[in-house]
Amino acid sequence: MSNINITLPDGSVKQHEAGVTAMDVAMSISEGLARNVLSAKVNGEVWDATRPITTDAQLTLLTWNDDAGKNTMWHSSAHMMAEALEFFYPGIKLAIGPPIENGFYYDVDFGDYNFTEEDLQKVEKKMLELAKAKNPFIRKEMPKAEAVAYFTEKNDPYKLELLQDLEDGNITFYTQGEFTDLCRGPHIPHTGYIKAAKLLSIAGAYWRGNENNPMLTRIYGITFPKSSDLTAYLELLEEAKKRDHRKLGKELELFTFDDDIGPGLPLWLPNGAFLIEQLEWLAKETERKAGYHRVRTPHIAKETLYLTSGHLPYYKDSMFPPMEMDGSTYYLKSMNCPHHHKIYDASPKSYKDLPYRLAEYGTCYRYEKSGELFGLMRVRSLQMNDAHIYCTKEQFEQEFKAVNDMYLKYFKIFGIDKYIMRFSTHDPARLGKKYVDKPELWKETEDMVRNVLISSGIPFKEVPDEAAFYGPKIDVQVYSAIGKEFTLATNQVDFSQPLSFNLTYTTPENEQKHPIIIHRAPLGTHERFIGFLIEHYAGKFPLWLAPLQVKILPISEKFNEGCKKILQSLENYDIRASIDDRSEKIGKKIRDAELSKVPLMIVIGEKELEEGLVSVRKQGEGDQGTMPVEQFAEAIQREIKELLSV
RNA sequence: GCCGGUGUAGCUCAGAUGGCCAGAGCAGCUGAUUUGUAAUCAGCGGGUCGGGGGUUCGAAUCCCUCCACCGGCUCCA
Repeated sequence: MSNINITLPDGSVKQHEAGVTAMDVAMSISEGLARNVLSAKVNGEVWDATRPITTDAQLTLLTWNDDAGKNTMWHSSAHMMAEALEFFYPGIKLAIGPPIENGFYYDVDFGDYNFTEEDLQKVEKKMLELAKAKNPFIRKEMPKAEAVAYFTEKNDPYKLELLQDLEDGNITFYTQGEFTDLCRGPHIPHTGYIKAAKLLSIAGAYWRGNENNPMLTRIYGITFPKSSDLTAYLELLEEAKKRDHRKLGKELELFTFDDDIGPGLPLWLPNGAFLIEQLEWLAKETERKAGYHRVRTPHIAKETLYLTSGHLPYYKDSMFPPMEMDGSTYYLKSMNCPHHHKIYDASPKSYKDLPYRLAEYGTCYRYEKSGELFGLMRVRSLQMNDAHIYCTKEQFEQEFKAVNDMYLKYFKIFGIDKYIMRFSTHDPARLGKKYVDKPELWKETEDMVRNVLISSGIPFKEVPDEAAFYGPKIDVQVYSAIGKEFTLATNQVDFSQPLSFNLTYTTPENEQKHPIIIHRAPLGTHERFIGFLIEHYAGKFPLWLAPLQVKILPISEKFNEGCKKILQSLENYDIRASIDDRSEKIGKKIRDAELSKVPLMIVIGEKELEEGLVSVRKQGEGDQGTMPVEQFAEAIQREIKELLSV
C-alpha cells in the first residue's frame, strides 16, 4: 500500500495510507473530533466521511458547525424519513428529498392515501427508532441499466425520470437499514448521529416545480445532533411567530383586511397610516436633497399606454381586468414607469435637463393570484417608493452609484444589516420572448451595472435569467424574522422603454439621443416595507417612527390635570404623547403601555408635579429615574436626530 | 391557480359521537375605588356559529357549494 499526503485546512500535511477515510484522519487527531464528523470536503467536493481517499488530497472535516455538515445530516435525515414512510406506507413513490436551509423535505406520491398532520407523529417516532439502530449509510456505484432495472422493479416513475438525466458511470445508490435510494450523497456515517427529529409540516408541491406536473405531498422536517438543539429551535420558531407582522399588525392596530374590501387590499388604521407618513416624509426629504422632482399620476390609464410600454403582453394576466369606457379600454396601473415617461415627454429635453429625476409614492394595483397573497408582503394594492432617472450614458455610472448610496443610507437608518444585492441578468436564449430582443444593448448595460457594482465594492450575487423584460435589475434581498426571504427593494436599468416611447434629449451637437432610465425603489412598497419593519423591530419602532412616543401615566386621577400641562410641554417639542387617564392602578397602566410597545413612559404623581420632574420608564428596560421635563424632551429630540443623521 | 388544513363575540379560544335559551378569559361600557413601576373589584352589553343550499323532528356539529385565511407549490414588472 502506498502513502498519500493529506493536507489539512491549517496547512499541515500528514502521511496516510491510500484508502484512508476522513473518519480515520479525524480519529488520528482526536476521538472527540471524530465523534462530531458528519462528512468531509475532499479536494473541494463534499464526501462521505467513510469513503476511502486514494490520492493526495486537501481535506476539511465537516461537523454540525459547518453548513455543509448540517446539509449532510439533513440529507441523511430525509433518507431516514423515507425509510420510516415506506415502513408505514409500502408502495409509496418517492420523488426527491434534499436538505434545505432549515432541515429537509421529501416529496412523496402517496397514491390514494391522504397523508395528514396526524400521521406525522408516528413517522417521527419511527425515525427516532431508526436513528437509535445506528444503521450505516452504504454507498454503491451502479451502472445505469442496473439502476433503471431497480426502479422499474420498484415501479417508481419519478426516480426513473431523474435517472434519464444522469450519465452512466456517475450513478450511486445509498442504503441504510431497509432503505435504498438513488443518491449522489454524501451521507453521515450512520443514523445514530441523529438524536432529535421533528416533522414540521405537510404541503403540496409540484413534481419538478412545474405547475403542469402532478402535485406531490411534501413533508418538511428537521433533525439535530442534540435534543437540546431541537428544543432551542422550536423556541426560536415560537419567537418568530410572535414577530409575525400579521399578528403584530393586529395587536398594534396598524392595518386590517376586510371581506367587503377584498383580499390583498389592506386598510391602514391610524397607527399604520402614521408609519406611512413618516416613511414618505423620509423619502421626500432624501429625494429632495438628491435632486428629484416630485410628481403625481392617475391610478388608471388607457390600454394604448401599456401597449407602447410593452408591459401589457408580459403582464396582462397579473393586471386587474380592463374597464371599457367611452370607446376606450382602461387599466388600473400596475406600474408607474410609463406615466413618468409621459411626464418626461411632456416637454422637449436638452442635455442640460439631464439627469432628470422623477419621484412619486405611486399607488399600483396588481392581480396577484389568490394563493400568492401573504399579509402585507404580497398584496394587490401597493404604494411604491418609485422614481425614474433619465440620464445620458456618461452620467449613468454616477447616477447609479448615487442610487446605491441612497439604499445604503436607508439600510443604516433602519439597521438592516442582513441583505444581499442580487444582480439579475438576461438569458440570451430567451431574447424576443422573456426579454426585449436587443442583444448588444443587453450586454452594454449589464457590463455598465457590473462595473459600478464592482467599483463601488458592494457585495452582490449575479443571477442569470432573472432580469426585467426591459433591462437588468438589482434586487435587495432581506430576511424577515420568520425566515422568509423577500425582495425589499429594486433597482433596474432600462435601455428599452426610451426607444418604445421615443424619449429623447438634444445633445450639445444638436442631435436627438435616447436617455437611459434607472428605475429605483429603495423603500420598495409601503406594504412590504412596513411588513418587514414590523418583524425587524418586533413591533418596537424606533422613536422617530413610533406612532406614539410617550405615554403619560398619572398615579391617580387626581393628577390628570397636572399631566395635561406636561402633555402640552411635550407637544411644544413636537413629541407625540398621550395620557392614560383611566381610573386604573399604576401597575395596570404600565402593563398596558408596555404591551402596546410605546417606547417611553413617564409616571407622574404628587412628587413629580411638586418638583417639576418626570419619572421615565423605557419600554422593555424599566425605570430610568427622574429628570426635568425639558431635559426629557430634549433627549428625545437628540435621539431622533441621531437616528436619522447617518 | 394547485395540494392540504382552518373558519364560534373586537381579540385568544372551549363547545366528543347532531338534542334544554351557544360558553370562558381579555377588550368595551357603567359604577365603586384614588392607587408609586407589568393585571383593583362588581355589574352590564355584545355572536346571521364565514355565506348559501341540503340531510334531519332537530345542525355550530353531517353532506354539497362558494368565500376568506393559514402551511407550502407556482408566480412576483
